[in-house]
Order: sequence, then structure tokens, then C-alpha cells
Amino acid sequence: MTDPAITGTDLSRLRELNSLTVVRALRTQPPATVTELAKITGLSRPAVDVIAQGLVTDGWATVVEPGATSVVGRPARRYRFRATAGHVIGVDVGAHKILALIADLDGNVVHTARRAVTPEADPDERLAALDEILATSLAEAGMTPPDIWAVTVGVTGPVDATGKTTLFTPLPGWRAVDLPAHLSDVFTCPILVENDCKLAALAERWQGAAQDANDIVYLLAGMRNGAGLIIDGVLRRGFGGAAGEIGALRAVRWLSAPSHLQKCPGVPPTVSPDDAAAWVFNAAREGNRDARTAVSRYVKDLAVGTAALVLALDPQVVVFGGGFSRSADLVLDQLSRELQKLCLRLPEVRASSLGADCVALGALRLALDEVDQRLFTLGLSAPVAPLRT
Amino acid sequence: MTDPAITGTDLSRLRELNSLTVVRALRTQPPATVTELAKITGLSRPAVDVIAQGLVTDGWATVVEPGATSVVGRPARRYRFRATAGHVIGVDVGAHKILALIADLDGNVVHTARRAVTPEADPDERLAALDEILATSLAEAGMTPPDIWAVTVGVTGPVDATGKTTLFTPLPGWRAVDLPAHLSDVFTCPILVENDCKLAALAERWQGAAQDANDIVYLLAGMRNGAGLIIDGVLRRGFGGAAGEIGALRAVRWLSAPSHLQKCPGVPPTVSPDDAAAWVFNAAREGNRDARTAVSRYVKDLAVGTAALVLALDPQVVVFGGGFSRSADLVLDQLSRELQKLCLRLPEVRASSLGADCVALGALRLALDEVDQRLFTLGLSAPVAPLRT
DNA sequence: CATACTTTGTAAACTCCATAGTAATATTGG
DNA sequence: CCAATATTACTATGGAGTTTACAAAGTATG
Repeated sequence: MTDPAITGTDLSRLRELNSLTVVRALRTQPPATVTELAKITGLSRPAVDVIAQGLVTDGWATVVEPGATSVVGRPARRYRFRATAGHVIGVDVGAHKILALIADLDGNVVHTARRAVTPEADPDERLAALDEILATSLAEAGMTPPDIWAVTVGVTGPVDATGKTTLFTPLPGWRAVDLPAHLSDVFTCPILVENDCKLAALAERWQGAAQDANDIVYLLAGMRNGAGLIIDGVLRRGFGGAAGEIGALRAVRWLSAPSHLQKCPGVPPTVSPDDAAAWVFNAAREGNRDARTAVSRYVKDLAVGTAALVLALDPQVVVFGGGFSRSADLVLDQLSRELQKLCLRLPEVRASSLGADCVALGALRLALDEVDQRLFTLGLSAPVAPLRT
Repeated sequence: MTDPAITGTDLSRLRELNSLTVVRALRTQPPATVTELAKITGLSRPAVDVIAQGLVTDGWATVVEPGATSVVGRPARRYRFRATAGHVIGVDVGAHKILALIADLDGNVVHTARRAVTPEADPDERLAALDEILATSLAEAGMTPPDIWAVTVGVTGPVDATGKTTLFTPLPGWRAVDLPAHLSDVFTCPILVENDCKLAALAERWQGAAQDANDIVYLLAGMRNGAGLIIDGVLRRGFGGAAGEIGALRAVRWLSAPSHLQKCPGVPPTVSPDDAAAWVFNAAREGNRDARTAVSRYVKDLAVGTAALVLALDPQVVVFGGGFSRSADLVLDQLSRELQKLCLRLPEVRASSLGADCVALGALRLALDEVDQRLFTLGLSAPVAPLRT
């Protein structure tokens, strides 16, 4: 009924806002004194003092009693954000593997679990593997589902508003899978499902090659190409969750791009189709002419779709990620030259600096964002797992 | 030094926040009583009362003394937002014309001025025409430059962060023009320069065909094609201001699309090249086979670039605007069918509902947004024109 | 080892804002 | 003219942050 944007503020809300301000300041870095916090927030020392004490009693912060200091004056109590008050889970459900990470509220990974699956596994099999890896992860980390404040699962293919990949996904039978419904048997906290490229983009901005950028086109380059878009610092999903799926347009040749590598003449028959690309990249690095030609054609095709995204969005950075990013040394320069030819303004082209965990890392980031968003809009009550709305 | 995001709030700021809340409520619609405002804002009646009186003394609101009412009880004073406290200017500097609108803070247009220029006019000539139309507009509206709180000028071509069209513009010699610098001789208020397609997109969301949508791809279709992108409700410019310039990519055939119309066989030699497209659309409407084929080819080519934008962004709505939108009846259905073939998820395709003023209207909207943004972040002091920062 | 000095922690007085409750006022209907 | 009703004006109350003052806990210095 009432628009929250035009809702008046009363005194208690003011206290809440200032508490959140102090929490934000606390989270910026290591244990801080009341005086430091007062300087950061612009509040007075007494105000910060009572707020900090309130945060301690609520469980959002802990006190670090003063140790040996080398400065003049009375040693100050230090307050630290209690990152272990809650945890989040980020999962990457891929064709070949499932990777689950558990992290605290600061994003420190406290548990990692990996499990291989076959690409042909049917949904029941894959879901069973997912359930199993989640159960053992929780057990090994000494946690129970109520300790988890948010879960994000990364999957291949565009994810709609209900968390399903109804439009398309390469995983067999996976289109009908309702992951939020499935996981809600175990977790009462918010459950998010997101496309793997988009999550990788988030990870790259969080801890990877694009930490300084707010406008990012992330390329997940491999046997399948995908893209994740961060615009004005926020991951954009599009109205139906299908933003970045430029590969569907035949005119931009993303579908055919990897085939240049697979069909490169000279690949030994002993190399499996899955490993052909890696072989070609290696051969190209050693000077094989056919391989160099194949890579060149691959980059040329990749550049067309990338140029379409770059022209559409005019990003600051293009991040070359995905399985092929290990061979970024062979790709980056030429990709940049091709984009120069095709685009109005050339963005920086960088190689991904994260490994194969990047999708799961991005899933963590999205879960943490969800927690933060609830915190800063709904206010901080006692630190317990939020309920799904 | 200090991050405004983690700045504490004190009591006076709280009053300011609540004042802004009341202003927002006032602006939602017609003169409101204190009781109504209290209900909307959630504040108590006395609080709203003192705030409203403060707004009146500051000049942000006016009192409407009660007239004849048909309800029981003492008639209530009504408060109205004083939209005439300030005004903004929106200008469309096109190849053929300059259009200047003056509007109050509610967006009501209070003055309109149009002036023809030749496409070949050099920058000095065009700037002189701009200065002249601005001067006469102000004079006719009975205003002086200090009465203007923000000015937006729409131009063709991507606009960089400094307000220049250094990358590209079809206006001769215009790339070197520094509009903000030029206009700052007259105005001390914020001066914005923006791409015409982007402004038209804003207008369409403000008063046109896409008022309900937050994710919009706007097509400015004419002898030149352009696009404006609204994502999550906000106009996106891209890192260098060149977002939406998909037309630069040859693979998507936007450059060649209008030539199908111009080169259509059967156009009488009496028709000027500028009017050829209109002739073809009319002929197609009357059943001319050649014309229908030309239109069909035009739409096919237009659809490729549009599909690239749709796949990249996954918008809710595609708005077909620009000069050709008068012939939307011939285009929309087929465009929709082509997009259906090319895209993963088909967005709604709608025709623009605004006329040739849409760029200037969008310029007004951007200027109003600038004013609002300053209001709601910097707080409301006395209602006077803000200074450029 | 005592003193001066510096910084932190805490309490009190003060200001400002919103709320709640009450009295006064103005209008309509009987 | 009086009762009912809704608005406006006024006062008291409580909460939150700031300022000021002072005690407490250390280090530096003679």
C-alpha cells in the first residue's frame, strides 16, 4: 500500500540507519577503535560507543581487548565485525563437476567440496549429487542448514525469474528442474539460481581482473561461449534473465567459433574432441602454422559477437574468461586488434585472473549481496538466517 | 576523503529526509491535505504540519485555501508543490531544426520554440541559432538565465563524459564543439549534453509507449538508425557514452537497411532523396509490390541489429521510434516475426507514441532528473538554481 | 620512580525531532 | 441554535545525537 520510497523516518529508524553505518564502517577493514569509527562515520564518539556496544550485545560485533601498543595514551578497545555470525553457500553445477563453497559474511571461504559428474547424467542423478555434496559440506564444516543465510547455485543457460532454465540449457533434462523448490526442502533461507557466465562476471569484479571497473563484459570462452554483463556496477539479468545471450544470433558467428579449433588439421586422433582445443592452443604456441591459423579464425569469429556486446554496452573492460582463458596469451592481442577494427571505442581487454572456481565464487558473491541487501533495507535485528519472502 | 555511503545521520539530516519525503508525497499529485500527507508518509500529523509550513516559507510549496467542500467537518488547507519555483530547458539540436522547450519542475511545458537550420550549417552558424532560440525563448517566457535550474541539449552521435561528440557525429564540424563550455557563458546551472536516441528513449518511458517498462530498447529509425537503452529503469550511457551504437557493426547491416527504401525501383524522380522513404512506405501501404519488397528487406536488415541489442540486453519492450515510426503499421508485425526467429525470448514490440518532439522531451526529463537528484542527495535549501559542480 | 602528557571511556546537560494527547476552531446537518 | 465531525494549534513526553567535562589508563620524560 504505502510506497517505501516516500515513507517518513522516525527516531528508532535513525538509530538503525546509524547502526548500519557503523556496521558498514566496521566491515571496511580490520578491528577499529571507537575514535576511528567516529572519524569514518562522522558521528560523535559517544554515539558510536553506544551503537558499538549494542552491536556487540546483538552479536554483530566482537570486542578485541587492547594488547601491547606503541602509541601514547590509553589503549583503545577495538571492535571487529563478527563475520562468522552467518555463512553463505555458492555452488557451481557444471556438466562435468559440482563445486560447493561455504564462506562467512566477509566472503572468506571456510569449506570447499568438489565432486565429478558425467555430462550425460540425468537430472535426478545430478540433483542427488548436489544434495549429497551439500550435506557433506555442511557436516564437515560443522554446520546445519539454519546456519546458512543464503544459497546461490550457478547453472548453464539463461535463468528465468522463477530460477528455472526453461529457455535453454545443455544439461540433459534440466529445463524442467525447479532448483529453488528442490533446495527449499533443506534450506529456509533465500535460494538463488543464476547463469554461470553472469556469476563468473561477478567473481571477476569481486576478486579478479576487473575489480576497478563498473562496466564489464565478461566472456566465458570455451566450447560454448557465453557472456555476463555488469553495468554501472550491478549485474544485469535482463527482463527474462537472458541478457548476454548474443551467441544465439547466427550473424555474429559465436556458435561456429570454437569449431575452427576442433576441426584444425593435424590434431592427433589420440586427442579426444574435448581436448582438441587445448592441443591446438599448445601447437599454436609452438609455432604450428595450421594451429595458428585455426586460433586466428577462432578469434576473428569470437570478436564479432564480442563487438556486438561492446557496441551495445560500451564497457570499460572486456574480460576473457572461461576454459580457454588459459590460452589468453594467444588470444588477447588479436582480439583487441579485431575489436579495434569493429568498434567505435576500444575497451581494455584483460585475461581472467581467476581459475575454474570462478563460477562458485561468483555464486558466493551473489549470496553475500543478497544478505547485504536484506541487511541494509530491512535493518539489522538479531543475526539469524533470513527467511525466504 | 569520507565516503558518503558510510556517513552517519544526525537530527537535522533526519528533518531534511522527512522534508524530502513530504516533497515527494506532494509531487505525486494534486493539492493534498496534511492528513492525507500524513497517511502517505507514515509521519504524524503534527510533524507533517510543521514540515509543510516550513516548505511554504522556503518557497517549495504553496497553500491552497479551502474552497467549497462537500464533506462534513472543518475544511482542510491544501498544500501544493510549487512547480514554478524553477524551470528547466530541453533542446534538440538536429540536422534540420532546433527545438527548445521550457518546463516547470513538474515537467509542464510552458514554452516551445522551433527554428529551421540547414543540415550543412557549420558549427558557428548552428551555435548562433541555438543562442538565439534560447535567448528569445527566455524572453518570451519572461525568464532570465538564473531562473533555469538545468539545461539538456540533445545532439546526434555518442556523447562523451565532457559533453563532446568526439567519436562521431554527422553534423559538419560539430565534433570539436564544446557545448557545456559554450552555454556556460549564459547559464550557471548544470548543463548536460546527451545523445538524441538516448533522450528519445527517456521520453518514451516518461510519457510515451513504454511507461510501464524498466528494460527498454528504443530504436530511432530513420535514414540513420540509433538506439537508446534503459536498463533497470535507468538510462545507460556506457563507459564512454557510446552504448547502443550497434549500427557501427557491419555484420548487423544497420547501415545498409535504409538504402533498400532509397533505392526502391519506381520512386518518381520528382521525389527528393530525403522523401524517398516516405514515398515507398506510402506505396507499400497501397499495395505496390516493389515497395513492399523494399520495406520487407528494410525490416529484415533492421531486425538483425535489433536482435543483437535484444539478445545482449533481454529487454521487456522494443520501441520503434524515429522518423519512420509514422509507418509503424507496415513494420511492427514483420519486425516482431523477424525477432521471433532471431532471438531467444521475444520482447514486446511497440510503436512510439510521441511525435517529433520526443528528443526535446527526453532532454527535459534528463534535466528534471538532474534537478531531482541534486535535491534528494544534497538536500533542499532555498529553491534557487543549483550551480555546476 | 614520580610527574606530565595523551588518548580513551563515561556521565551529564543540552538540543532537536517526532509522537501522543488535548484544546480550540470551523463547517455541516438537524 | 446545537450536535457531530474533522482540522488545526498547542503542550508534554521520550528518544537520539552532540557537546562538554572529567575520570581512567597508558606512555614519555626527567
